Amino acid sequence: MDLSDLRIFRAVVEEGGVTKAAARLHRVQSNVTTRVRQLEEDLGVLLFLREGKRLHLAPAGQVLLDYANRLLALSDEAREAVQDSRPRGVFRLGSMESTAAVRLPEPLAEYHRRFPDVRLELSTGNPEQLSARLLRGNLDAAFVVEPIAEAPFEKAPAFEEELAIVAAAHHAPVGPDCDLPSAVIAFEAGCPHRKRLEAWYADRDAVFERVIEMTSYHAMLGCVAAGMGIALLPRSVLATFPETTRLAVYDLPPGLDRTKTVLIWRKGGGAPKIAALLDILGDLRAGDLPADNLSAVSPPPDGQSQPAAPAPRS
Amino acid sequence: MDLSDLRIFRAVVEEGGVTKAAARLHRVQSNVTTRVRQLEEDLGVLLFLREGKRLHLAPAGQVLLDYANRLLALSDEAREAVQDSRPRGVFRLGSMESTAAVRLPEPLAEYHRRFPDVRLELSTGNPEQLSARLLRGNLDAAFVVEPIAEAPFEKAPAFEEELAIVAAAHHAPVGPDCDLPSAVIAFEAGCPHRKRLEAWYADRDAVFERVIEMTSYHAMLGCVAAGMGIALLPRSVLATFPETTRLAVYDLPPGLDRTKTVLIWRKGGGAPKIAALLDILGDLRAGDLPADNLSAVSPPPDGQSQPAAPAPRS
DNA sequence: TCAGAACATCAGATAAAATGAATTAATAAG
DNA sequence: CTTATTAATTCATTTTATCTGATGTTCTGA
Repeated sequence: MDLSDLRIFRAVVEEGGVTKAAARLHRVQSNVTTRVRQLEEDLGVLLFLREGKRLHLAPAGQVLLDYANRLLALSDEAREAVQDSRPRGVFRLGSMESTAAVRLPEPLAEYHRRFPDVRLELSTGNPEQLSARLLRGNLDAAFVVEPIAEAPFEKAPAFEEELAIVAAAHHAPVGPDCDLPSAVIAFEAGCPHRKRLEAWYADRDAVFERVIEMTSYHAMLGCVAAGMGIALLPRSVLATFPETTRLAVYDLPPGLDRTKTVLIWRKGGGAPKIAALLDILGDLRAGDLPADNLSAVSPPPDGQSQPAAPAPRS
Repeated sequence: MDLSDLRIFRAVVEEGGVTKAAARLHRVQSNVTTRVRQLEEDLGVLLFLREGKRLHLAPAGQVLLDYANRLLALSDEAREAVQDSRPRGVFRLGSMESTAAVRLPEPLAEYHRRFPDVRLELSTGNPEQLSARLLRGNLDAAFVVEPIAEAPFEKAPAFEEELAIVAAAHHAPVGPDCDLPSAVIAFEAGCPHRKRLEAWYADRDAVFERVIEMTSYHAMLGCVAAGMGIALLPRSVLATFPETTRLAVYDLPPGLDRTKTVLIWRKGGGAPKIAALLDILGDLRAGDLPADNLSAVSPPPDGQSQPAAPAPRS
């Protein structure tokens, strides 16, 4: 039994005869006759009662007609669905912790507003973990910082972050002329911000003596404020920290002070859901979304407004 | 797009590769590759992302997989459904008025108890009308009295009726030695009981002077009791009439006094629903149904118990 | 770097489906 | 009662689609 068999069968029923059905299907009568007979053989039941030249739908045919209509409708729906460019299903998105915390609430809320049927699943990890999961097919797309392994990914720019060093307000200054503090607070080893920090230390021929690893930026900032060490993080994260007066913020040298976050996905895997996300990111950058859609915790328009402590040029 | 395409596609997804899928489908690997590619061409979307030798399900493939599972499940269900021998759908039954009134309540109630999913539709008419509707396909089966046009019908015996003449209790006797009353009360012209009455009159070289046509046996009996004329009907109908003391019942001559009601249906149209009805009729005859299934209005076990007025042998 | 595994491609074989002509059967018309 | 017409079936033939087996290419792991 095949969809083409069902199409033929249905045409015969609807047209009330082999000849008219054949005309409708642009086939020859003998073909229609044969296909119907084959379908009957295949199913082992009589679909039509023949008396001379007239065909009547047999009981089994009645049953089959019902299924044929359902199957053909469903197959049409399937055809449309796969070609459809509207997002559907599950959207498994990966992101670094910092991006998830300050950049994503807004676009994800908008995404959900536009496509309530899509189930969003956000998980965090460092870029290596994320791209591995992307390759394994456990993720549809991920936000990572450049540079990325060229690998089989397509990418689109998403956010730019200005990085800064934070220390406690009462901490000794951190700058080009100062010794670098030996205690740093950072994410786990794969974190690109931590790598950046390591690179900076390496430039200055310094090394960490003590690394305190955290899994949340807010906990990290709490520890920094408490004077446990310095940390490197995006200014956008700082903007969401309530007690900025307790912090001193220092610039990084040009070249090290900016990162680009991009959205990456498998080459060819440009699903509509990804296109939709890129659309939303573009719209948000252009600022043309109604205010009532914006997340309450979103940072001010320019992500680096920073009313905090001294920021000596380095 | 075809069910076989979907089967192949699904196997590739489930087995995680073309080669294993080919083994499972007992096909050769190149064939699977080709069919998948053709399916992709047909739908105009990429179902898999190829990177070298490994296949990953593309977004559109995810969507299609869902539909493929549904379609294949539905087609299996269809296959079983048409071969299934349990009744389903609508059962359009035809019957003469008298049969419908006194014989059918019981078996139809039982039918509904056994197959609650089947929608029973009962309509009445005379045998000519019923067999015409059977031929047109507007009816699945019908109860008619013999003899029937041999036509393209199959038949099975259903009920035997003993016919009687009824007159008002105070009416002049109706018998072989008496003149036949000129006023009769009958159904419309095609009714077999009316024909039987006409035959009897013809035997006796008598004719009706006046025919009062009714469409309900109870109304008919009411008119008979009121002395408007005589009528011919099955004793089983009499059994359901409350005021039998107001009626006189007379036998018909042997040969004219019995009819056989048969169930007929289109040759080859032996649907499971008809077989089920025949089963029930057999069970009821055998008396092996629990009492609580019996209709409240059903006649006593022997359909001709008749405690009424004089019944002179004719 | 090399073997092995996996998918892609292609020419030829095989099977399925479509065609057109001839046949049969039933209805409609003369 | 015969004849024309319509409709379904049957069958030989052609056409199309599918399947196969061999070969090529690319990636993975030793």
